[in-house]
Amino acid sequence: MTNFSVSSEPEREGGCGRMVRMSSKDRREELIEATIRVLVRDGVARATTRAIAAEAGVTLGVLHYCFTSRAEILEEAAKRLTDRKAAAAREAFASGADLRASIARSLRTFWTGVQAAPGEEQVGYELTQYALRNEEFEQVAQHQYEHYLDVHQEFLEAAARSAGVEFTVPVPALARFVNSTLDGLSMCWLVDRDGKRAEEVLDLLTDYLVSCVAPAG
Amino acid sequence: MTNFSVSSEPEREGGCGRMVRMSSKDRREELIEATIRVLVRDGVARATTRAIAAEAGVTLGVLHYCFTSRAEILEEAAKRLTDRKAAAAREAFASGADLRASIARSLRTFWTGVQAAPGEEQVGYELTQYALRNEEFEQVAQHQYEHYLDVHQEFLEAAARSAGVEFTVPVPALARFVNSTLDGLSMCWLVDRDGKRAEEVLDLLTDYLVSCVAPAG
DNA sequence: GTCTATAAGGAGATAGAC
DNA sequence: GTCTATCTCCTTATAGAC
Repeated sequence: MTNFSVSSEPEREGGCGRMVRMSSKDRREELIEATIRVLVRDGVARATTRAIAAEAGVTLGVLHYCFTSRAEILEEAAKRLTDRKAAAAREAFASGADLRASIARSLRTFWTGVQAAPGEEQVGYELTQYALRNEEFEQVAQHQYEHYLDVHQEFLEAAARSAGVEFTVPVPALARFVNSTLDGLSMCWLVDRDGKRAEEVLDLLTDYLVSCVAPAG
Repeated sequence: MTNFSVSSEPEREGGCGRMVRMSSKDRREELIEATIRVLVRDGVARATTRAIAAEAGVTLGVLHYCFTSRAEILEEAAKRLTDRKAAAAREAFASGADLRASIARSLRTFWTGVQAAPGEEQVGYELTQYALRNEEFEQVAQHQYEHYLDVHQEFLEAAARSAGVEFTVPVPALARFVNSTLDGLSMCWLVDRDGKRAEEVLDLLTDYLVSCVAPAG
């Protein structure tokens, strides 16, 4: 084991001095996190290898020592972003006996998250579009939507179960409905920043979902 | 008036011969249409000045003679795409005494359009994202959503009027709801191409909209 | 008006010194 | 392992010949 960190001092950001020695695994880790920061802050088009290396405080050579290509590091970062977003959504689940209250609370929590971190929403859409135009990234977009649809379906099922009701329409379709409405609503809000109207839409969505249940049996 | 077309023969695509003389206005026109074709086919990132010039069958110099920058030509093309899409959506309006039937038919027509021209949907989202990352394009995204929201509001109002009913919820919010759901649904379909599930969502949306009305009075 | 040639800069990737 | 220097390619934009 010769690849280990010889110092506990943090990385220098400027990259002006000599770098701390670090295992390739840790380096990759740092670079992926740097990529995520650049993606969220500046977008996919500006997440160049140079920008990523600078953000991580390493030189271009180091990046290419740890990753074979820009595509590889972008893909890693995209998957991690998706998983993190899906996990955050699961955290936001609220359930209880009152179906309307748990749906309303979950949607509010989701919406607070979007408003707090618009860049993360944005980069999600950018990555989807990027994946649709670059065949080698196709799985990235599919990974996104598989997970998002799963999360919404779990959310609906958990809410219904806690409230002792069941949906009268197919839950996978309803999950796609919810995912679509929230996706589109976020995009629209990113453009016109009309938070009041957006919350009205969330209320309408809540009403609709509540109308789709019947007592379990 | 020395700027006029001296020949009726069509442009050569290869750009290998001498170009037909054409007024600057007609040239701009041709170049904007070429830009739209490249945008739809290859996406925003690949709509370079070279790709556009090649598509129009002119040299780079000609493009820069007609437009000061790539930004200018992209902006023109984006606005035209948006207006065209909004106009197409208005064409799809169906109204009649049966509210459910007219909503269902309008949504089907919309959906047929998405499936027939996925590239146009895609470039719409790309342009939104591009605009959100480039301040000088901010108005492009705002132009898009203003128009789309208007179209959906007009659609809802026309459908309700023809059926002799009125909505029990604020129509601007409902328009945003419909726009969001359709936007998100299209994106999701672009990724997983699950047309069956998508149509189920359209049916759910139809149900919901029908449930939002009461007899006019 | 049209076109070639080129400037000027940014990109991904790599070779090779240390 | 790290870093500099560089290759090669592609971009936008422009100057100047025809």
